Amino acid sequence: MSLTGTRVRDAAVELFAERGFHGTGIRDLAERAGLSSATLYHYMGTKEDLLVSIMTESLERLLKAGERFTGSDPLKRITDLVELHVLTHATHRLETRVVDDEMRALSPDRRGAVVALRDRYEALWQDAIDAGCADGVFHVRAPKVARLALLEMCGGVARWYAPAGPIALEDLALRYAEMALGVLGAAGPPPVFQVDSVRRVQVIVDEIWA
Amino acid sequence: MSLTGTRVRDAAVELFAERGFHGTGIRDLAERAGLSSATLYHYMGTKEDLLVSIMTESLERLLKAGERFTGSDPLKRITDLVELHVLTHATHRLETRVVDDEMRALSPDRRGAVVALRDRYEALWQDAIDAGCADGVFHVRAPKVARLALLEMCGGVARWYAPAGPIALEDLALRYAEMALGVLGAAGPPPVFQVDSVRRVQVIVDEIWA
Amino acid sequence: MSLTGTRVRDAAVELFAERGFHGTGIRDLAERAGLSSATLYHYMGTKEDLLVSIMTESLERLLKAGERFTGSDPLKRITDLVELHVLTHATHRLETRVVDDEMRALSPDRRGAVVALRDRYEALWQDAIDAGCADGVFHVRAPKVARLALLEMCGGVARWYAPAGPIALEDLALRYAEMALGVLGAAGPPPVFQVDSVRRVQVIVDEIWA
Amino acid sequence: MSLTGTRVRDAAVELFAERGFHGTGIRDLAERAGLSSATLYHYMGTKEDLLVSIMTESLERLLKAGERFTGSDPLKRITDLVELHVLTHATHRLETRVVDDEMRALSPDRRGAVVALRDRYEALWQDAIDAGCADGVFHVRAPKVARLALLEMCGGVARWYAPAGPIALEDLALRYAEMALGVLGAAGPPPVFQVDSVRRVQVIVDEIWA
DNA sequence: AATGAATGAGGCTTCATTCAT
DNA sequence: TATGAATGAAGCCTCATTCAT
Repeated sequence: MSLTGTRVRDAAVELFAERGFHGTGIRDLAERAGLSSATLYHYMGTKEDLLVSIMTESLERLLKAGERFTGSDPLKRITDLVELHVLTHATHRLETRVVDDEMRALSPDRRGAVVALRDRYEALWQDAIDAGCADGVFHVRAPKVARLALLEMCGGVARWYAPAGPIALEDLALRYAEMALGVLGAAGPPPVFQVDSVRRVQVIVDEIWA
Repeated sequence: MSLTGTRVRDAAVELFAERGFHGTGIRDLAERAGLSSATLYHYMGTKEDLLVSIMTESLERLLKAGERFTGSDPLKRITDLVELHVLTHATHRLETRVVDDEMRALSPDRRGAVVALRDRYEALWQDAIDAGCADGVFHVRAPKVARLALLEMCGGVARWYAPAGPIALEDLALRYAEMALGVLGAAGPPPVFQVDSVRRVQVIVDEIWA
Repeated sequence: MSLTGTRVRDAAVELFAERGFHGTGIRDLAERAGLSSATLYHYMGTKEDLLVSIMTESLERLLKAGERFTGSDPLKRITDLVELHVLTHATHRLETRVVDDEMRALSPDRRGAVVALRDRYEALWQDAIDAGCADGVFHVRAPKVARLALLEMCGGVARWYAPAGPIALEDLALRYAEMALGVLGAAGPPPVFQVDSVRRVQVIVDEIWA
Repeated sequence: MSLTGTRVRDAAVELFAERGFHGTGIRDLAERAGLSSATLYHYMGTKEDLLVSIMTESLERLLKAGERFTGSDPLKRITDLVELHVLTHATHRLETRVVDDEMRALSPDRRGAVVALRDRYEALWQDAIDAGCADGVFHVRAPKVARLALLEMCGGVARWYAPAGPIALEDLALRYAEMALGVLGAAGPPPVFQVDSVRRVQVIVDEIWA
């Protein structure tokens, strides 16, 4: 994408996250991007196109990363997914918030495709949870509820985490992994080499979000 | 409140929850309430006044209910708070979503009072968590993170729970209480008489939301 | 007029003078009169009716007073008219301002009657000026201009005179009488018994505005 | 200013003068300017901004012209000021009426700056009058009243003068100069070369209003 | 006598978008 | 690539007025 195109996209991510899609005007976008509102239209379709592309890109990356974890055992898988979710929501706070909060702003005919992506991503979680339950590793009575609870819990990071704050990114991911296993009633001792796990996930994130 | 006034408020709750504050127009409100847009203004101040009153009322109720639990031991207290939060977010899904999602739509000079209410409510949670950690009942390394995670997790219920769906309200509350204790690393056997706990909380909710 | 009716009229006079007819809302009137806006309509027709009645009453009084002076010699007549105009504009500042400033707010079909009244009043001035010129008492090259100039000059009093201020009412009237004679190029010494003149005019004003 | 910008300004001057600020709607302005009401906003800020700019420009010109006269003797100075005021009010009737009549329509926070300009202009008059009194050239007992009376008298021209009417512009200015000296009780014979005076003032007006 | 409720029309202003340059 | 100009639709809100009670 062109340098200016990136400026437009960044402006949109910032403002959609801060004020919401409907709370952001074209003029706001133009000002933030340092352009006139007419010029904006050289770099985007409609305002909604911009929203869709932000969401799509973000979800595709998340999905791409999440798919790297299929194959491993459920506990490892869910741990990786939690770490992935937390790391991305902590380091790409704005765009993840747009994805999580602005779905309702999509018009009916654009919503389908985006929701489908999100559903595929969430299916990765559900599969891991269900597999863990089947294996007797997790103990939850309502696995779907657990998925929803975990996603809300982990996604919330984007609403408050401050990179410059007192909590290091790796610690954050570890805390959430611990809490997630608590939610799932995971028996037994926590898996070893945890920091390594976070770092491996971070490498994937860095690659896909490059 | 007058019958029509209630219709206006209800319309606002529905639409602000569905489409967001900025996504809801005055004409939408009027249509949903079955009034002309001019008549709307006999029953409200500005659109923002309406939002503020919805939020304030909702938060004051939550706070009032939450304060009933101070005094009991931390584990009981956090269980009650989780059940309160889940029950209210499940049965008053619309207004709780407005509270949780539309804070950013408030203008700077209205935000303070609402945030203060929310902070007082969240302090009830933090106090319970901190007390549980001090007592050795909970095992979390980042108590503030735990509070944020729990609130997001429990509040998420308002986004998906269907009263007519397969999960009974009491079960829902119990599942979340279990998960919350998992998040907090609560040692030992789960407390007995759980259904009774949910029912006692429900009584309080019924009273305050009457 | 009923006591409440008077309150409505007074409110209108005040607000029309302060903010103009178009700058004054029905709600403003109601609030100033201490009534609901619906109740207002028990004491008036439309907002324009109110304006018309204020103007008509004021002009009729002015005309009635002015007509008392016909018959005397031009210099005395114009002096009396100036004193009348100044005294009324100083003591009934608000309603005279409404008359002088809000004529344009009248709809075409109401304007005629009011303008006719004003024209009859101004004719008294023109007659006096013309007679004085014919008598050689006044020396002006454009008598109509002189009339317009004098009326603007004297009417201006309503825009700034403060009854509680440093200038006594009688002095004010005398100063304007002097200035007016200056405008008209009145030769010879000023008429004697000037304070008496003002007082006689004041008596008439008191009677008609009772 | 752009051609269209000028059209907007001209439309505003016309309508504010005819109907008053509050009597003029945005749609009226747009129609008169031959634009849509949305396009109007490319050429102005708010409706009040438009009013302020009209007033400010007009007053700044008046002030600039008036300051050219400082230095000369009081009788000459006041004559020049009267001629300036009359000429401008006769040839720029609309904008001067806006300045004289719409001050009250300004919101409190915009009024200050405009009133300050007007006060500086009126101070030029007061200074000339006071100096003439000190020199014994004028004979007025209330110099401030004289200033107010003169300004009202001369400004009134904008309310009735018709350029195509029977009175030539120069004559008008001369008549008002004569009347003004009458108001001020100026002793002695009138200054000679009067027409030249008007013409010199007209040159200044032409330059500044170019 | 008094008013709460109601409204169509209109208040000023901004919306997202297009297009000629 | 960039933007001033343009606009129909809509934004929130107030207008003057009526009417049932």
